[in-house]
Amino acid sequence: MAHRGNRHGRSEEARQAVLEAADDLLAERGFAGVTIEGIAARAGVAKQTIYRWWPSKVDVLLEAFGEDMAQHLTPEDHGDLGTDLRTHLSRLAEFLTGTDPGAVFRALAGQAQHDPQLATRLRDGHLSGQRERDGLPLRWAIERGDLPADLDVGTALDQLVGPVYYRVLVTGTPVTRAFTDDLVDAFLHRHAR
Amino acid sequence: MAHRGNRHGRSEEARQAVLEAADDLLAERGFAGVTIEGIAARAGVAKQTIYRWWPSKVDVLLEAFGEDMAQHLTPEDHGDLGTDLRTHLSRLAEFLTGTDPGAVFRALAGQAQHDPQLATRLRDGHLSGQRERDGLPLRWAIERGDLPADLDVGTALDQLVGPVYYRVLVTGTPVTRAFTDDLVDAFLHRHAR
Amino acid sequence: MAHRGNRHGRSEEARQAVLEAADDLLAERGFAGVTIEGIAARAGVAKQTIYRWWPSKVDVLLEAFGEDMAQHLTPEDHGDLGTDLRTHLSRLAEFLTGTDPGAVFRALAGQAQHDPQLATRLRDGHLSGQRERDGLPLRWAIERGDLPADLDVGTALDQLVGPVYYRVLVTGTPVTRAFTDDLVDAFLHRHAR
Amino acid sequence: MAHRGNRHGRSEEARQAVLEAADDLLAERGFAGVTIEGIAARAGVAKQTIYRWWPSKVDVLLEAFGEDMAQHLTPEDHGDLGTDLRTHLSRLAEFLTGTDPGAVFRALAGQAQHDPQLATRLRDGHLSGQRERDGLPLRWAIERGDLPADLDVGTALDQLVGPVYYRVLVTGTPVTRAFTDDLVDAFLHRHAR
DNA sequence: CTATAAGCGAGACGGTACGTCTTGTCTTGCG
DNA sequence: CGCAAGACAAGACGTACCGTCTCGCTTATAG
Repeated sequence: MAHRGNRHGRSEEARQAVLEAADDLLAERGFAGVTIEGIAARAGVAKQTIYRWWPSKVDVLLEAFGEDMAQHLTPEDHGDLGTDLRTHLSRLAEFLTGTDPGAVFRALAGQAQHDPQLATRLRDGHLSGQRERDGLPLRWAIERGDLPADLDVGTALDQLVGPVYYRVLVTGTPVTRAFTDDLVDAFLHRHAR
Repeated sequence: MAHRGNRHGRSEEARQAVLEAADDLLAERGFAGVTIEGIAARAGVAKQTIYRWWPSKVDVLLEAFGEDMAQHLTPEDHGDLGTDLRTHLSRLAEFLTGTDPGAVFRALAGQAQHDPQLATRLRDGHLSGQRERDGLPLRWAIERGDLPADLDVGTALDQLVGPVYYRVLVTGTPVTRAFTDDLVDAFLHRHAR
Repeated sequence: MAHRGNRHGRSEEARQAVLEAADDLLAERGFAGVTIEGIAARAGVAKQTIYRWWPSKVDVLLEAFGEDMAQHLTPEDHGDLGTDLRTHLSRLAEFLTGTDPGAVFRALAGQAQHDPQLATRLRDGHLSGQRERDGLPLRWAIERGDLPADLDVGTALDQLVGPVYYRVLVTGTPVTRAFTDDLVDAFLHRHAR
Repeated sequence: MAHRGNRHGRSEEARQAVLEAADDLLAERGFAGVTIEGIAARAGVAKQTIYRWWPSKVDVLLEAFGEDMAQHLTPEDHGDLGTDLRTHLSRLAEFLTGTDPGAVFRALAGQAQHDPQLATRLRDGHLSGQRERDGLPLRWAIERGDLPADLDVGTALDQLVGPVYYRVLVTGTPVTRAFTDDLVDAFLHRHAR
């Protein structure tokens, strides 16, 4: 049987229960329904155990969010820029609007508007890595010579993924495959040789 | 002397004091620092007076936000699409990042991630009207024949303003004039006659 | 139709409605359930109308109490001290425990423990007069020569009615006819010739 | 150092502070001046701590009242009924009119007129025990043969202490030693051998 | 026979206290 | 030494009444 916390380290059991409880509460009751008390009660864990390991409820959610973004949104190299981008943007849209981790992301992004420190951690911990991954198809194309070597990858990414996030976070408009494909078309029309 | 509320209507004095107090608190202490108690105390108003007229603190902020977006972000017709768009995007960026109403907007947009009902009200009450205004330069250009009549204005807007909101709400990257100009260039490169 | 208040006087209609509403509320919900707002709502009267004529809710109850005590508790002269006292104490017990005005009295007496000013008004306005009436049988007996002329009527009354009030207000024990008769017996045993 | 509350029990420190604060407030500002907020503020305690342990402010006062009555009003056996009763009634009068616990009692007795449940608790928790103590001199006298064995002790007590409570709670007349002595005289005149 | 002034209903106002909820800290004793 | 349990101080929540105020209607005289 798993140890329940002792001098040799923390309880993995408790850690998992906390992360799952936080995830469940977010899904069931939304961000406001996620409280330390609620997590503790649902996880069968003492509040102190949460405070011992996480500074706040957003830290719990950040850890629960974990590597979800990397797992869902790492592009594959098909050898063709258009295919790579279309596939990737489509999966990004699906991730943001149609998955549980996507809901966690939206909640964290929302909270980050109120909490600059969270914004920084969200960017450093997840978004910067994701932008690296988002940029891979462009870098592959540059290596292949399908895109100019002096392309400003950052600005290009903003133009490619920005409208997707905008629809998800601001207008609430569904992000269709037609929409993401059109983004790619616009990009290719301007840059691809 | 201004009346202080009676059967024939509410106190405009109190209304203004509440809206200003909410705005001030948001600017000084952030969204979490905006509390009904705090607004009441700072406005010199009874809590009940707030609850009588606004269901929640976000309603106060929504009303305080008011017509700010329309006032700041109504485009002018210079007769040239490029000029119109460059000016408008630049002012959008400034509004979102450099003004008090912009801070209120960011807080509301953040809260809307936790509150679908607020999201709907924000969209219906402010964003849809703003998108109308954002689209004016495009419609003027269509009338002039500078853009094709069958242009999908909605999608075009998403590609133009989406990256701006994305930088503001997600990455936190400064939205420079170079960046917004480049968005316009990309658009013109693809669509303009 | 009754006038509804004008320059020549207040509305008797409103006055009655307020007094009845206060009485009803006391009977239905107890003293804590009697509020100015509640009286106004039930009486179909504006709060200001109550505040115009009564300083507080206890004043309303005091006025509603009115002459009830005098009406219920004025002794009759049967020409016999024992009969007079037995009848009177018995009616006092019934008044205090079994009537609506008795309930109002208990509430006012209770409130008087928290409010010295009310205590004074209750004594001056009602209790002193009642003690006059309570003492009538004794004075009649003195006139008849059935009691010594130097009897301390006040102390005698305290010994006769005190235990009745004590049971009503403190112990809650039922005040039976046997109990009041015994009080009279004790008094007669000591003083009557 | 005193513990401050944990799973193994409540904070005695907080309990004492609450009871003292309630007592002080009653003495300084009267019953209406005793509020949960006021107690909490003066005791340096959170409101929740009060609500955790006491259902209402009268419960706090009841507990603060505690054993005060037993401590002040336990009669001593002098071997003489007259002496015992005169001493005891005199001390009762002093307790009710001249002490802080007496003021608490009057407030609770007053509130009990509005709250039947409080009346029951006051009687069961304090008054019944006090009547036991009040009756001790009578029982001692019965044992000594100074009073008939079939004396109705309850009725006798009502006649002895009833007028004292009546003066305290109803008429407000000072309860002098002459008055209490006269009560004893009347009782002895009728019953003592 | 009209003007006017007082009483009225309605209800918004600034306050205070209510009883509840959650936060983040602490203390304890078990394993 | 981590843990479950849970008491604690703090403070915001949304509600109920308080007592004050202003408004516009009604109505009985006084001019």
